[in-house]
Amino acid sequence: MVTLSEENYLKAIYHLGKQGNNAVSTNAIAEQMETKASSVTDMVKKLAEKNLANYVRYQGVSLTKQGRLAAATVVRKHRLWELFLVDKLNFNWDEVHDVAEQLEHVKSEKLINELDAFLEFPKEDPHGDPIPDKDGNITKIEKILLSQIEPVTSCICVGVKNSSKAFLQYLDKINMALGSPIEVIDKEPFDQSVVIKLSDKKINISAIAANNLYVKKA
Amino acid sequence: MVTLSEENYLKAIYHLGKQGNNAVSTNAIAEQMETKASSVTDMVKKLAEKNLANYVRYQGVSLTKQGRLAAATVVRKHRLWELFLVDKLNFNWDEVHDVAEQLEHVKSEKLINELDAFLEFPKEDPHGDPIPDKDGNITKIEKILLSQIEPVTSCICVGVKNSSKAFLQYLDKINMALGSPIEVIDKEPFDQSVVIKLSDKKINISAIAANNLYVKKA
DNA sequence: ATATATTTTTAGACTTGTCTAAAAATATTT
DNA sequence: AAATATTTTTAGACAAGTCTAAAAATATAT
Ligand SMILES: [Mn+2]
Ligand SMILES: [Mn+2]
Ligand SMILES: [Mn+2]
Ligand SMILES: [Mn+2]
Repeated sequence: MVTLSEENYLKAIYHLGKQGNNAVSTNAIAEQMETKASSVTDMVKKLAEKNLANYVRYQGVSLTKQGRLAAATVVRKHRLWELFLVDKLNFNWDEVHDVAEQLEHVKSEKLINELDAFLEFPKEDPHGDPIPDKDGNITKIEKILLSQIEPVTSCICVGVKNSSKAFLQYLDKINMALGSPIEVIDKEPFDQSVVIKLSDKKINISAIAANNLYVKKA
Repeated sequence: MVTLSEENYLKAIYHLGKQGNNAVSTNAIAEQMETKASSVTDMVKKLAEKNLANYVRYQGVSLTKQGRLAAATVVRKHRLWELFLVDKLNFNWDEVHDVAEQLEHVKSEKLINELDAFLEFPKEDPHGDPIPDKDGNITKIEKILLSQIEPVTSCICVGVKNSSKAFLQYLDKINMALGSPIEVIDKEPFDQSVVIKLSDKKINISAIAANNLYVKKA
């Protein structure tokens, strides 16, 4: 039995070290979870005790095979619920995260598998992030940051790196959504901003925004 | 903010005293929740402190207006989720309770209202129990225990009083479901068992089963 | 009306998860 | 290679929710 709090720590370690394989620092976890380093130390000991994490004092944490599957399962649930909320319950992509943060902890194998089927076994969540399968495996989607694209290139919006409310709402405002066709027209040497054509309108995307938007070449 | 544990207590009080209007005893709550009386006393003080319950030492608990709405909202969520699981995710009516017990605590007004709309504003859950509306009001459905029906009468199965797994699985076994047409043929004076015709087969229903099945006259 | 039984509350302890403040280990500078 | 800065851990405290055992209040029986 893995508690709600343990699940949140597993998820943080999973996200910080590539799928939990890399060791991550106590402070990094504390920052990600908005908690204190001392709390992290305590919890990490419990995770190690339960064979979910590898932990050596002063040397960071990584996930065991078991811990990695547990973490991936939480991520799977989070992303399936996010997609459910957008596709079936009329949520906007900037409204789903907090609710999914709760739903991801509901325990029922049947629930998650039936939800998966109900959504027709999706591969990505509403932010373009991959949904792990039952065994925790993800199929990496090929995606490049908009900032890396050289003009002139046609591409398609496939995801966001930063999925904060503010950024998602900005994208809504400029009419950018997953699947939107984008033409990269020009790049301003002065501030690295990018001029794109989106639904026939030319708009300017700041370097910071271009650094948080994933595209694939058309 | 109402905690998960508080919500469970509110629900118990709501169910035990008709919608929480009647005072219920510490022991009754403890039994319903499979906990100890001393734990109930502690929690009931907290509910009173938060103006969710009326509590006088040694004299039981009832809900305040605020507590009643909070409890009804949890019941609303529980029953909407149960219906979702049956209607959309292929759960059987005997499999939904434990999952709904978790889902009922997810906090999001939008979630529950959208779920309500997605299910087309249902009035009843998969066990024939009424679903409270946003304001906590329920529309009582007219229903009589099968044991109260005099032969010969045609009626329809509309709900269960006892929704334990065992009873629900028994009903599955005899092919009884919500909406099933039933003809009450005879009542055995010796053991109060009831002979009914269900999908053209005559079967015998024990007094104890007949006392847990709701019907309405056709 | 008193004795007995039952119910309810209190007192004190324990677990989980968190925090602050101080100590210990590791990293970085000079 | 010290000295200094940073990171991490430990020690001790606290809140929420639960439990056991004992005390207090209420209900029931004689
Ligand atoms: Mn999310
Ligand atoms: Mn239920
Ligand atoms: Mn519950
Ligand atoms: Mn039900």
